[in-house]
Amino acid sequence: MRTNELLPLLPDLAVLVDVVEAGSFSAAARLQGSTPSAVSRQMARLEAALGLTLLERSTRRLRLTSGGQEVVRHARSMLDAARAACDGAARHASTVAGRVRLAAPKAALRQIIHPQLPALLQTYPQLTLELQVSDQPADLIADGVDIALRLGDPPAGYVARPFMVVRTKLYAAPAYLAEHGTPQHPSELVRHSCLHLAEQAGDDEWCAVRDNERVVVNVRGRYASNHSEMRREAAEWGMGIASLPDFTARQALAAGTLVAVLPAWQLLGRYQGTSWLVYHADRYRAARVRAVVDFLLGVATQQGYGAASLPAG
Amino acid sequence: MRTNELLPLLPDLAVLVDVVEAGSFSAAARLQGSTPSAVSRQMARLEAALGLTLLERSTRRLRLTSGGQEVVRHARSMLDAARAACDGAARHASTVAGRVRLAAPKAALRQIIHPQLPALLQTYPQLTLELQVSDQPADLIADGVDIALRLGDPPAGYVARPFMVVRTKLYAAPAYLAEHGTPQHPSELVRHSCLHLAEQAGDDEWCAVRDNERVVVNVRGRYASNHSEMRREAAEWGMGIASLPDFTARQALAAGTLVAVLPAWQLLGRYQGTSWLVYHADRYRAARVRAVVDFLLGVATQQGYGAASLPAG
DNA sequence: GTTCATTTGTTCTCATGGCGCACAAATCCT
DNA sequence: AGGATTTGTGCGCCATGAGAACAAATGAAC
Repeated sequence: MRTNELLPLLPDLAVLVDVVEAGSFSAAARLQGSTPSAVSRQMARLEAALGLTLLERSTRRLRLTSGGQEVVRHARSMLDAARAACDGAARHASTVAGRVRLAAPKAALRQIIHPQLPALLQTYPQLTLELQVSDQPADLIADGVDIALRLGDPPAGYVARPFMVVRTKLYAAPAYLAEHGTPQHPSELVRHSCLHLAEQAGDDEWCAVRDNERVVVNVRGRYASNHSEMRREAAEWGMGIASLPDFTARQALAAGTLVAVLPAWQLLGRYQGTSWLVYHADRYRAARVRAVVDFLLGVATQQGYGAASLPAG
Repeated sequence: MRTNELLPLLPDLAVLVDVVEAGSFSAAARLQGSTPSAVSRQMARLEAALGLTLLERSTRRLRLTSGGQEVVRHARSMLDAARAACDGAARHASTVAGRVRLAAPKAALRQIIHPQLPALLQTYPQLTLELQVSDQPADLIADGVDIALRLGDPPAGYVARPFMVVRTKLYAAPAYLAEHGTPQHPSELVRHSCLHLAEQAGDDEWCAVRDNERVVVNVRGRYASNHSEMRREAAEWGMGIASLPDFTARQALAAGTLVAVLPAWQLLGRYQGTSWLVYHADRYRAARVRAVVDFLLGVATQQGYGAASLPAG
């Protein structure tokens, strides 16, 4: 029998098992929350489809035929297998195991996520994490990405949890500032060596804002790079004042190799705003994806990136 | 998971197996005679219900998740068991085996059906036949009667196949007629010893008919019984002219112990008309019931009871 | 790199099959 | 004999799932 001929019989076979176990149509209907007439018709349809009387019945009496006994035996197996399928699905859905693919910009991966891997993998011994550097907006279907860290507006159709707020700020080595003085206002930056992005035209025009104040400064420097790690190292070497996403400067600030310059100000450009953890909602909520998302959100809160109180996207 | 939560998932689990075996939604849809969008939605519903992604897919790529592999394993077992149930049903429906319950009036059982049992049971070695003497109209549900032999109008809602035409005729022993003369007309019966029914008032009033002629005669006899076999034996003993259903006199006629009296006439009463084989149509057509019905109809034709050419009820 | 064939997935419309309700007929128990 | 409860049927309704149309995506071929 081809599957599509079989398909409509499957629920009725299951109802047959219920009927036999309950002892009557009425009792089976009560168990299922349906009605005796519905059960009666289900049995009649099944018998018609199989070309065999399964149950001999009158009011108050119900008895399986010999053919019915054989069919019920197989129908019980069918039901047991279906229950096993659902139980297996439930177990899989609730076990933190398997592979999670996380795509994030390199800087965030390196500075924030990468250092947390030992703790995450120790917490979930059956978890496999695949990190993908992705500075372009990744599509979650592509290469089976489960979670993406996305700066800026989250895409429609996904769940987006706020992870951190990113600001671009200025930093310099203490030695450089000792030699060249510490600027008190952005306008003074014109007299300093400024390490900027040089990624596209206009990157040497810094737009600094504080409260209601906004200053545009054309800066110069002997070094520029769109690689924030290289700019940070150059600043640590005393080559000038570097613009950096604030989270990338954290370790150097803690080590004392950089200090914040004009800390009340931030630069506006293409790298500010909220970073979101983005994942599918209507596909599934596998335990492993949820576990990784929750872990990372905990890290952000614990380390004070200050986005956890923002509403979800 | 309770059965009624499981019921709507069963066809979708079966479709999942088809999808995996076909390799894509589109191929599975073609196999099933449905559409890719229907299959897509079936898989989406199943994943939503199970809370687990079963298939990772994009256009042109389809891959089971690890949870999906486990679910599919069980779903295949489910499908195999369902197919076994249907195959078992098909085998039962086509094997002449098991019990058939036949209810019939005693005379017909004894004279016509009982003598055929050896041939029937030899033809179908796995068949069990239960004969029930039933002079009252049996209901087929009562005690699980499969086939009833019914004289007169068949009940509504059943299939009725004409089995034989029953007439009540007159018979006497040759020795009785030699001593008392052979009546040439029903009116002469008043001068003969007549063995009648004595089952209810009026049974001693015989109504004889021939073509358009109808004669009513009040008869007397030294013996009466509602047991046709006893009346037949009394007639064979020379005690008089007996009224008998014609099929009950066949053997005595063949043996020469009885001869027909006024053979062109028949008596009207409660025992004439067509006898029908009656059985359920809308319940099932199990092979064993069909086999018994066909066998008996064959017997009727072979032995010339003359009803096979009548239309079904 | 572009085009094409074919995939998956979504929206909209609608047909239909199955269900609930009401009730008849039957049956077993008291 | 009556009552409680069963199975089964007719009728009306409606929830739901499918088909059609189409968008977006993708891998192969050129």
